[in-house]
Formats: sequence, structure tokens, C-alpha cells
Amino acid sequence: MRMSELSGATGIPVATVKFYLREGLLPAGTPISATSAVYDGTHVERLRLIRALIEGAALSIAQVRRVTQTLDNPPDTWHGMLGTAQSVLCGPADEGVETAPADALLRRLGWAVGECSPARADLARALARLDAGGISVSPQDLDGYAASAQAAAVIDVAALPTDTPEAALRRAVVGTVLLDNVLIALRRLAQEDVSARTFAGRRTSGAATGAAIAETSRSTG
Amino acid sequence: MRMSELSGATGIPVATVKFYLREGLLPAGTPISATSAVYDGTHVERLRLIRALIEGAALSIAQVRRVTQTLDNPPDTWHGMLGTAQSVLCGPADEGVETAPADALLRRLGWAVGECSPARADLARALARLDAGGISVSPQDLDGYAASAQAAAVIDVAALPTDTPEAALRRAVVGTVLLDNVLIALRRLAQEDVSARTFAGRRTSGAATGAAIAETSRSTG
DNA sequence: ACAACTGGACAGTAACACTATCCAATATTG
DNA sequence: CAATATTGGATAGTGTTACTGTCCAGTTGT
Repeated sequence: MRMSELSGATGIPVATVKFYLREGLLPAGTPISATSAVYDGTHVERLRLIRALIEGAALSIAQVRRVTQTLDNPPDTWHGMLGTAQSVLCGPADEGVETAPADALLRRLGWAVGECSPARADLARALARLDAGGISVSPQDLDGYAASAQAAAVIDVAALPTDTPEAALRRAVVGTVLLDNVLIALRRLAQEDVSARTFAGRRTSGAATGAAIAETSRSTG
Repeated sequence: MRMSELSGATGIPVATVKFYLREGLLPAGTPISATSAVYDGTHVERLRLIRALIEGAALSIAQVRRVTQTLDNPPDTWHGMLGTAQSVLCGPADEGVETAPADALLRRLGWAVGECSPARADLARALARLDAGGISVSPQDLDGYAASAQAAAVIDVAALPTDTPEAALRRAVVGTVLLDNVLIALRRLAQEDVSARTFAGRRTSGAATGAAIAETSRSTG
């Protein structure tokens, strides 16, 4: 197919397709003459992926480029797959962040994570921002959140395809990023459910005890 | 304190403080003359909150304004608190999204969520983008992710302060948004841990069976 | 008196993700 | 074969967002 058909098949304007080609997100088509090239199903698929990452996961062009470059150039260990997936979303290496709370939490959990893992810095940053926002979370609650995250991670890893490295990489990179949104939405919905069962119509003047909340919450499992 | 001191206390430039005042994110100081006003600790706290939401949770100015307006004007039911927190992050009401998968999942879970809950639309969108990105997730895995999200939500609701509505609202709004990042970082780290235990050094040429993955994962709980 | 500072208005900037215009070379059509 | 349309590449422009810089009248401190 020609570029205009590619555009028609995906709903993405030709000018934007050219832009993605220029930015290296979309591989060039196979040239059939000096001024023409043809595209195929892989280009349609790649374009859909680019839109899902940009619109859905709010990745920047540079981050999408890292994803697509990784897809075109996979690492050779299974463990490297998820590491690559993570490096896509890592923030800049902030030196001024207090890493002690994050380090303490990870030590308590006993997780096997690298000292320089980008996600470790992200955790430190996120905890620092909780503090800046005036939110305090008890160590017990943090452990609970960690257990919840681990349950998701176990599903993530078990769902990795084991047939081809390409499939595993795609799943690791794209699934990790796009499933973030699913998990966030599910957490909001679960909050609504738990909150409804706990506080059903209660006015803010009434006080709910932690025990009552826990009791009501337990019944929703 | 004067505006320049407020700026010094938070590290935010005076011009930016003026901008936040103009945008209605920061309440005006109490005027002491026709051209001067004084600010206090609540303004410092509010500025730190604004920065945490903008830098940490990547909220837009408009979303931060919704948060601060809600903080200044709280709803009067406990359940409304979390609903308000959720409406802050809801995307636009997209009509063209396939809601059937999200509805099916929620029906299966039996959660008490409103038909028009913004998070429901967000879930539908996120699932649609998974599809567009070429990622398929089994119903069992979705149920697993939902259980993980619910575990987090139970902690969220139990951690709501019950003394004053203001504290509860602040926790609901700010904590929900800022804890998203903590949960995402924890999921990445847990992936690294689970992946390390499952695939330790294995090359992509070797095949790992789902049973082996599940077995290894179980030992990490 | 007089420089310094204050807060408000308004225009300017930088980054980002496109989007529109132009162009030479080629394809298509009558 | 001539006229027209289309292609891909280069380049410049647009709209949005979150600030940031400049100016100014009024007020404050010395």
C-alpha cells in the first residue's frame, strides 16, 4: 500500500505519518522507485502502537522512539526484556532526591532490584512528592501497596509469551506501559466500590472508625 | 510573609507565584494596603501541593484548579470525597469507545460502581488501547489485576482520616493521585524482582514454561 | 526625597506534537 | 505524448501549555 492508503487504514493524516517517519518511529517503506515506496501490515500495526503509546500512555515522541528502537533491536536475555520496558519510562536521574525511604522499603521487602534501577529513583521521587503533598503513609500501608504491586507483577511475568523473543519484548514493553492505565482505572473503580460499601450515604459529620472500615472492606474480597 | 518570602520559602519564582494566583490555584493573600498583601503557612503548603501535582502527577493547570477548588469547597458525604478525587483525572467523555469489555469485567467483579462513573470510561479506554497496542489479556488475568487494585483500594479507604472532612478530602484527592506513581514504581520494581527470580540470566533462546514461572513467582510472596 | 519593592496586567518564550506549503521526480490518464 | 495528479522529502508554520520577562502605578523604608 502507498502512504495515502496507510493513512486511510489508520485514520492518521499523511502529514503525521511523514512526521513519524522523520522522527524514526515508523520504519521506511520498501522503495519501488526513486520517489515511491510501499507499506504493509507491519506499518499499520506500528502506527496503531504509536498512537496507543502517545494517546494512551502519554509517552513523548522520544519515549516512543526508545520503545520502537527496542522492538527493532531486542536484548538477548529474558530478564533484560522487562528492564528495557522499565527504562522507557524512567525519569531523569535526579540527584537531589531523598532515597532513604525508598531504600528502607525495598530492604524491608527483600526484593532483588538493582542499586541503580531507574524504577528505584522513580519510587524515591514518588515518595518525596507524597511528602511534599502532605500525605503520610505508614510502613504497614506501604507494605500493603507493595504486596498489591507484586501480585500484579506476578501476572505480568507469567503472561509473557515464551515462544519468540520478539513477542515477549513487545508484551513487556507495551503491556507494562498500557496496563498502567488499566490498573489505575481499576483502582479508582475499586475505591468507589469499597467506599460505597463503607460509607454508604454517610454524612461527613459522622465519624467512621478504622475498624468499621476494615470490617466492611473485608466483606468485599 | 510577603510574596518574595513566599517565593524564597518554596523555591518557586515570584513570576510563577503570580501566575498561580492569576490562574486561581493559590488563594490571594490578606491585603495590608492597596498594593501589598501578606501570605502565611497555608500558602506555602498550597504551593508545595501545586508543585507535587504538576511535577509528580503530571496534572494540567485546569486539573490542579479542580483539585484546589474542591479542597476549598468540600462535598458533604464521605463517599463523595473519593468521587471528587476521581473526577479530577477523568478523561473527556469519549462516545466512540467500546465499553462492552469494561462492562463485562465489572459485572463479573460485582463491584458497586455507577453506570456513568468517569473511571468506568477510563477503564474502557485503557482496554481499547491495550487492544490497539496488540496486547491481549485473559479474563483470568484481568480478574487478577482487579484483585490487586482492590487490595490497594482497601488500604486507600482505610487510610482516610476520619477526624475532619477537610483532612479526608485532602487525603482522597492528593493521595489517590500521588500514590498512583508509587504503585507504578512498585510494580516496576516487583517486575524486576519476579523477573530476576524467574529468568535469572536465562537467554532468550531457552523457553520457560508457564508452570515454571508460576512456581518461581509463588516463592516470592 | 528617593530608591527599592509590591502586586497586577500583558506580552513574550520554550518545548512539544503536529500540520501546511513547497518542490522535483514520477505515475497515471486521455 | 502531453497534461495532470500524486509521491516523498524538506522546511517552515500553528496551536497549546506552562511558565517568564517587562512595564507600571502605588507604597514602603531610610
